[in-house]
Amino acid sequence: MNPFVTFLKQYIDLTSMEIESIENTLEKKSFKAGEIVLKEKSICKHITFLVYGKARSYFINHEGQEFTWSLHFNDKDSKFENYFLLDYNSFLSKSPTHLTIEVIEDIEVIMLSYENLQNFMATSLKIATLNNRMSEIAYQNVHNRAFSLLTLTAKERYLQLLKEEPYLLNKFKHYLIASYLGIAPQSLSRLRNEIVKS
Amino acid sequence: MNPFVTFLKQYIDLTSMEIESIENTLEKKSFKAGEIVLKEKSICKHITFLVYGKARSYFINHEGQEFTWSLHFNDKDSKFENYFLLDYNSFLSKSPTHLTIEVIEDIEVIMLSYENLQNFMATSLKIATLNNRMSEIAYQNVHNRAFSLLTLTAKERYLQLLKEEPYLLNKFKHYLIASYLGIAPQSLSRLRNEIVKS
DNA sequence: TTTATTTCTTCACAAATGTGAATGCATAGC
DNA sequence: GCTATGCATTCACATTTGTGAAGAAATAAA
Repeated sequence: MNPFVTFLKQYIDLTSMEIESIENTLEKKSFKAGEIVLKEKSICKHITFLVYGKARSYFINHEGQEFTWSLHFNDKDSKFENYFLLDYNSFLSKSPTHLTIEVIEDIEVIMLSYENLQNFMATSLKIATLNNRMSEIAYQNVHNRAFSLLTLTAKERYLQLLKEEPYLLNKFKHYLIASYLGIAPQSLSRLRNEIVKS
Repeated sequence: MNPFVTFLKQYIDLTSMEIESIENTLEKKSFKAGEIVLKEKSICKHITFLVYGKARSYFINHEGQEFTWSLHFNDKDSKFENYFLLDYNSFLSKSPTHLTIEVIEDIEVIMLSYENLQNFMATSLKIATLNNRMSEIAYQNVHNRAFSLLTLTAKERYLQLLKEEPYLLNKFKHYLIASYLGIAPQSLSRLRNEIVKS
């Protein structure tokens, strides 16, 4: 079965009719390491479910500094946000995205277009409800992100990551983790050193 | 007419039947300066529309430091988020809030309960659509907040505020603005001084 | 108006984080 | 096994931001 459908079935029951009609609209794609899945200034028109591999989204400011917005992978440790490669902002309001989504390790993805999602939501209350739930989770994630950045120091944010998603440290280069935390790689090194000693 | 209904009519057409049924479920309330509208650890069960006055929501960390999450008022400068006193996170998932909403200047509000909102959405597609649009805007706000905190320095965040919502400086005490920006009041003073000189 | 209270600014100094350069380490390719 | 490359760490120093205290300015109370 399609891995995205398998994922959906964890949350809602689907009839074989529904499964078939969903599977027919899903598009499977592959990208190589280094390729761009979503480009800055374009409009995010799909929900992109990650089947395997690694990716990240990032923003580049006017000085050329990169800031990692999210990290993506699919395994036992994945949280909801790790599975989906998209910019909700752009997806919902059809506005140009500020993010770029880049492949870190070859990926396979399954894409569902905005239009098809709308169709499914119109015909199936279960799917509409699931979509609402997913939007809520997306909101919670970004809320928590803003909250951490507002109220925690760099050290506290690192400790939080260590507590809540320590596996990220094995999966992604430290300079990506640093940029995800909003600090320089050297600062992350320093924090790690301080914490080991204490 | 009820000010909240007036507000809604800017976005959607409502029949007089609909208006009547909405007005019957809305609850008008007043709070004095210093009173608490939503308390930390409680569940946010209403959308609270601000008619007049000023309020803010804030978070207190384990060290007793306060962080202003949002500022609320209602006048010609108000943005969408300024009108609504609620924690979307808590409201949507019925989880205890981390925020406290406090009255700064006597307010009058109009409250719509979660249950009544669900009823209206079930019976009116227009209202369901408007609610979706409002959720999108809420998402965009918090996304922008996280983005600013991740990618901008304190000075840049202040300049952004100066550009995008300068009227806040006249409406709220500077120590609240500082805590909204995530900096100490003395740092805000310093930044203001630097900027005047440049 | 005068006084009391709160807020804003300024200052000196401390702490946290950024930056550029140097070094060491691991990995991939040869 | 050797070498080239990229990444992580460390260091010294720069910059930004926080902190506590003091005084100035604004606001509220008398």
